Amino acid sequence: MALAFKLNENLYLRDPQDTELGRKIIRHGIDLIDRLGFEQFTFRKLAEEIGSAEASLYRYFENKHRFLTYLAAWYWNWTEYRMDLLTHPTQPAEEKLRWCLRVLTEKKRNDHAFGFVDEEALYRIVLTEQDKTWLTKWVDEDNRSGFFGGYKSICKKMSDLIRLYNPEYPHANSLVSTVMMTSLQQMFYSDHLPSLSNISANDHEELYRFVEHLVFSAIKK
Amino acid sequence: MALAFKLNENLYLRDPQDTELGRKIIRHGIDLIDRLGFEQFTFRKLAEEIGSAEASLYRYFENKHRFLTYLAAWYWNWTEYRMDLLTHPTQPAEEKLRWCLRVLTEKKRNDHAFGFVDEEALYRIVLTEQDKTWLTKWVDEDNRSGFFGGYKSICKKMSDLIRLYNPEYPHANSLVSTVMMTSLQQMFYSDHLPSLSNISANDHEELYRFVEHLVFSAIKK
DNA sequence: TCCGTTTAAAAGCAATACTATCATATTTGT
DNA sequence: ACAAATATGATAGTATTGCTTTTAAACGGA
Repeated sequence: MALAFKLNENLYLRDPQDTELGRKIIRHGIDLIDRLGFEQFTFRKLAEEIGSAEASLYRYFENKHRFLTYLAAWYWNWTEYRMDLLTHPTQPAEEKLRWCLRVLTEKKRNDHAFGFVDEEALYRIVLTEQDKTWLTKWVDEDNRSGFFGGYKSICKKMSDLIRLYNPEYPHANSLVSTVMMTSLQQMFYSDHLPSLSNISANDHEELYRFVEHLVFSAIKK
Repeated sequence: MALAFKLNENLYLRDPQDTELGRKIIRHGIDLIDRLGFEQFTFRKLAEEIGSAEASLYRYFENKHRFLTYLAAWYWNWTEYRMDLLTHPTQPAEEKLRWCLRVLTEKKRNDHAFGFVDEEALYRIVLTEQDKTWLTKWVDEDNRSGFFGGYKSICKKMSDLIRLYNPEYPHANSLVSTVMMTSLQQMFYSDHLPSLSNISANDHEELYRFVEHLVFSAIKK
């Protein structure tokens, strides 16, 4: 099975999922950003890596920041798709919520439905670079263009579940966005700034326990 | 009264608090980053702004990233100093903790004890640029140099209070780092990505209620 | 007044983030 | 099968960035 996501079409100039070169850009782009970090990553280096020309890459993405935004959007789309896979409509809100938290905190494994994406590497990228997609002076414009739709969609889905579970809790959206961010950040801290965290490196179980307790003690009826 | 903080001395090459030019770098640097954003900010532009030479600035700070790290360190030092002002040893842990949360979430006002720093602008900078201080490939090195000492010190102080209040709670450090980050992020969201938050723009009271409830419901005995 | 330090001014340099041009493939519609 | 349209690769070019070097004037203390 080969799947593709339909992402906001202003994220790219030409859909990279459609062509061989496009898929190479995604595959090698993820690998290169993972190795170098986003600041050191350039289209020049990527073109060299895949034996193409810098100018060709600019026909797919307006600039490297847009490319990062694309990758992040892909990641959150994939995350929501995983949430939908693991929950079904018959489950009570509480159980669905737990499954969503599972997906947010689980160790990422490669998903063979998407051959050209290394999800483990993409997770590491999102972990360290996600914030840079919106911490720019173009946030408002990018937001209006719908570039953060995937992220916001997960936030909406989960806060709706919270409101179902306990309609009295007034900060469902803030709680969810906090948990989404902390699920990433705590893993970064455990690797690099361990005194900011009680989670040991790579202990996704412990991370789950932390956020599950955080969420359910906050929204308890 | 004119105070100065003693910051980690590897953050700078020459202490900018000591000289006229140094203080100009801080004052106009904060102003310029606030206006342009960190990516668009350059030492060239700053030198022009203050009528000095680019090379002169490089005698105070190794590079612009180090300058940002310095400003963030200054901010967290100031935050801890505010926490110390507002708490006294006789208070119970619970009350101290509430005061710390107050400081984290309060609207920032200029502190006249530090004439050359515009704390309101610095707050906006930390809000959007803080993460960039450690989301680089030099995190581990910078961490070893102690550049994040101020931030970590607040985290330690507050998680110690949590452990005093409830020694059973196992994730004090993670909870505190989560709250420190979310206190900034939620204000960013309320401005730019309002669907991720339930807090209205500039409503520091509401922000306080959110984090207070989050913390105390998590650590309840 | 001399010595050392601090600064401004100017120039230079490699790298970055694009853009432009053009020739050659490759695909597509008929 | 063939012309037209499009995608790519190769090369070059531009403005800006991040940072270094050199030089000389100004300042400050002993």
